[in-house]
Amino acid sequence: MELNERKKRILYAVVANHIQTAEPVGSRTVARAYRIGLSSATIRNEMADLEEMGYLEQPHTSAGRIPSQKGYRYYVDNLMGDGQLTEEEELSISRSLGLEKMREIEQIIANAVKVLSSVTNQTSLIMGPQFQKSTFQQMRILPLDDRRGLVVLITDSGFIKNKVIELDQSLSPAELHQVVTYLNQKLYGLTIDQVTTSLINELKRDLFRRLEILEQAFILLEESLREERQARVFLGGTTHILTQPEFKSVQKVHQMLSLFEQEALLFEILEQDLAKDDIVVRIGTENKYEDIQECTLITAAYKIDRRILGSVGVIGPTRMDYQWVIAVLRRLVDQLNQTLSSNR
Amino acid sequence: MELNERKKRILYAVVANHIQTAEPVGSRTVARAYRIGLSSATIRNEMADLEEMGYLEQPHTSAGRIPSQKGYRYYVDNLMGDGQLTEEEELSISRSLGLEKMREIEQIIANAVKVLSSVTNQTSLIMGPQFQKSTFQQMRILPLDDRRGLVVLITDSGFIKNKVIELDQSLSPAELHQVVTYLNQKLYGLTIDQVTTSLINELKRDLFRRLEILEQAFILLEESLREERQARVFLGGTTHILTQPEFKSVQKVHQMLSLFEQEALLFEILEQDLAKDDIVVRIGTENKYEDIQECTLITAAYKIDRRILGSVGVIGPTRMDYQWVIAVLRRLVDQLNQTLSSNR
DNA sequence: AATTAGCACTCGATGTCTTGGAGTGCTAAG
DNA sequence: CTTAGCACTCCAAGACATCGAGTGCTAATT
Repeated sequence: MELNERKKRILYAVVANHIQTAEPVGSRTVARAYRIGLSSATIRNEMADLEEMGYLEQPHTSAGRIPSQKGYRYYVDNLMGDGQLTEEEELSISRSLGLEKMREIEQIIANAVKVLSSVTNQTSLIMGPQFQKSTFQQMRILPLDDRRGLVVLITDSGFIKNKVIELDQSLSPAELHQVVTYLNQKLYGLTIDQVTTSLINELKRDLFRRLEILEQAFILLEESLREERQARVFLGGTTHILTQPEFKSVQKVHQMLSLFEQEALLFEILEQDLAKDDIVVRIGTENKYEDIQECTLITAAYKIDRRILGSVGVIGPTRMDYQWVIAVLRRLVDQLNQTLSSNR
Repeated sequence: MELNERKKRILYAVVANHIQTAEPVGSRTVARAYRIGLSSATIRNEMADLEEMGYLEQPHTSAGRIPSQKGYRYYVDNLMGDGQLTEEEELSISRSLGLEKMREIEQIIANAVKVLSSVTNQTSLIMGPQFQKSTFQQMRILPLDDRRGLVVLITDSGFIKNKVIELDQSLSPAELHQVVTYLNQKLYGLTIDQVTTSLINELKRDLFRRLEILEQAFILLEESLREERQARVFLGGTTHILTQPEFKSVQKVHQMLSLFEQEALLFEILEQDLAKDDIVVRIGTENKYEDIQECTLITAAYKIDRRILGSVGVIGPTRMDYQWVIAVLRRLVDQLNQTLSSNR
């Protein structure tokens, strides 16, 4: 499986050139442009070898070679170096993310995806922080008028959920306050996931004994928790994918865009590598979902104080400037982590 | 400008047929399919007249005719009847909108656009209620801990905005309460638009005399008001437009989708006919924005207790089943109005 | 033994030509 | 005024020729 130095250089040349031009790369091109010091004939032989070994493929007999999925994988793992951003790119990332102050977390996230897509010129996606994984901090009920109240629920990672509810008429303010205090006490520090229906029922029974009126208060709690089992996914630069030559058929575009409309699917896609603590590159069929098996997905997790909150990524054709996109993503995540953490 | 009966029937036939088939319509087709009782030759003559009058046009000499923009306009204004929905369609609208209970207004809106696009198979858009136009009801500040507080601002049409702020350390709870009470008193019943910076400054001066510490409290108020000058626009079924034969070139698709990514533009587009109290049909160049001058936009305003909140619409190629889409839209808006009003 | 020049061959892309058919406009007859 | 008939137009689709980039193989060279 190991390639000798010469094969490596040739493979590198083919991949690099193909990434740039989107065209099959011929032996002449490699010979001339990458000063390997060999004639095209020799390179032709090597390329034939590389094809046999599965790193390259030929669209048709008399065309040049293009990298296979395995070829890209080898390139990503062994050949490419670390990408370097231009000063301009650096700036546009830090400027647009660094200056955010005290904004809602969702806004920061939504902005991040815009920055990412506009810098990379690729479609980007980001998974919002998972409500379920954040921990309960406190809950309040604000009486609005005599019939209705506003429930406010706050979690540690900056989520604020609110919901207007009908208040049980027979519940006195003092009693209401008592219920709320009780709940805060019991729930503090639990993750939302841990606030299961059975826990709620238990609390309900417990309270019932002391206070006999609070159906509504519990319904609200359950409701606001049940909602959003799944985090939001933000998309940016959806149309960038249309500028790629590999998406010049309307049919493919359609397939791709339909996928983008299915938030639940995007969520699953982003969620799978959430635990990994580095950049994850999924090339072609390394993706589980058929619809993106002609694409590459590059993702990274973002964190707040070392705790992983969600995942952000770029999706595009397998022919992608891996080196550079990875550098951008890395930079963006750093900045994002910093911004989020300093906001607490 | 008036057309005789025969011309009307022929124009109707051409439009109706073209809407169905997306192909140019020939004289033979009209003669056979629409039992006008005339030969194709006669119809040919009439069609030539209609073309000269500007209602029809010919893609090229030896092709059939297609309706011109003027032709569609005449069809919409004078020829088509009221569309009828199937029971199934009726049901799917009322089922998916009717059952909503006590949900946030934004959720109802976001759902409505999904329903509309999936029933019509067209791209749909809906403008969320304008925060600016709703009236201030009350504002509260919930202390979270000793440094921070949660500001909650509630308006009549169901908006609830919240924001975490740093509290001025030197502000005692009693004083804070006093400020909030004062503000509520002064601002109640004003639309958000009316809460201008100058008004805030005035209040600030007024309060300053009595209470000398509240910079922060005002900053928050201004900030939460300054945000969202513009309502959100929700989109649904973006990809439906790709199934239309008039969008078979990737370039057009790209242009269209790029437009969809610009929320501010969509907002302007939807806002322009907001005051009109009926369905508005804008065909081709009747749209101000160049990018959609090959499209038709059909919009309608939705209301809560007679007050117009926002606007919902469908966008597609000028060749659109006007009659039916209008019927669907009408039905949906009725249902939406009802749902929204009953939620108060 | 490795490299390279040389050459025949392959195959898609591009351009030209032909053919067929749908539809028109005009004319002359009903 | 209507219609049958016919010549004419023009696009779409297929057939065919041409071109050139690139290959694989062979034989000569280092």
